[in-house]
Amino acid sequence: MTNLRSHSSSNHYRLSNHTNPILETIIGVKKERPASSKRSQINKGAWTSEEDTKLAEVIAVHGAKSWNTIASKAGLKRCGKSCRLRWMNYLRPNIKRGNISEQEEDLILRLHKLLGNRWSLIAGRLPGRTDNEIKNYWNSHLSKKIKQKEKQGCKDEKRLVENGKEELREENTCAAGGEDSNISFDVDEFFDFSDEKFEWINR
DNA sequence: AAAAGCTGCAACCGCGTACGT
DNA sequence: TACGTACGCGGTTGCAGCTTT
Repeated sequence: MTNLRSHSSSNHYRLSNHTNPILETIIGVKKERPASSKRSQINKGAWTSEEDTKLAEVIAVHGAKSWNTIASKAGLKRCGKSCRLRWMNYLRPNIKRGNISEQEEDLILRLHKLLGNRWSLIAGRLPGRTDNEIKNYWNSHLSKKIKQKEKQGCKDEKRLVENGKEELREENTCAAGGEDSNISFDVDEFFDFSDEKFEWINR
């Protein structure tokens, strides 16, 4: 797939982010961003490995619920909301990190066409992926790809017009722009994962 | 080598909804 | 029913690292 950065030769930072943070704590690999603390009671900014460890320990005992309780039990100067986010997007087991495969990308595109920006729903269909990750991936990769395709589509359309075949199309795509515009598709076809490239989904 | 601009990700914020009292 | 609190979601921002000039 096209995770440009991960394909580049110098991606130490990214690679370190794609490993288990608890493991990072143990082996001391993780690079930390300075945690800013505007107010003394509540920490903001990047999580430290100590915070990660504490949070994971408390969740292991009490479960991933009652986030404010968890925050206080862990002795973290964080709000429950922040703890939840950290757990859901980073610490949770079975999180798949790293490059999004072609199949996953294809599925994201299909689901986005169907659901729009319902990232959590889309993420629910992609085991191990978080809504935040998919949202980021969409904003940084796929939206650009789509724009490029649309541009290309506009050029093609111009050519069609020039060739006098414009009547086949009419008031469509180019001017309307965005992916939400008058999209029609066959639901059965949409959810048809019989193609062998979607075998992994059926599994 | 240094500065400027770009990229991608983690984290924050605000809002709507669900739930308990 | 009304109110307060917690949770979950989507949009947005901040910043480290990378690339280009």
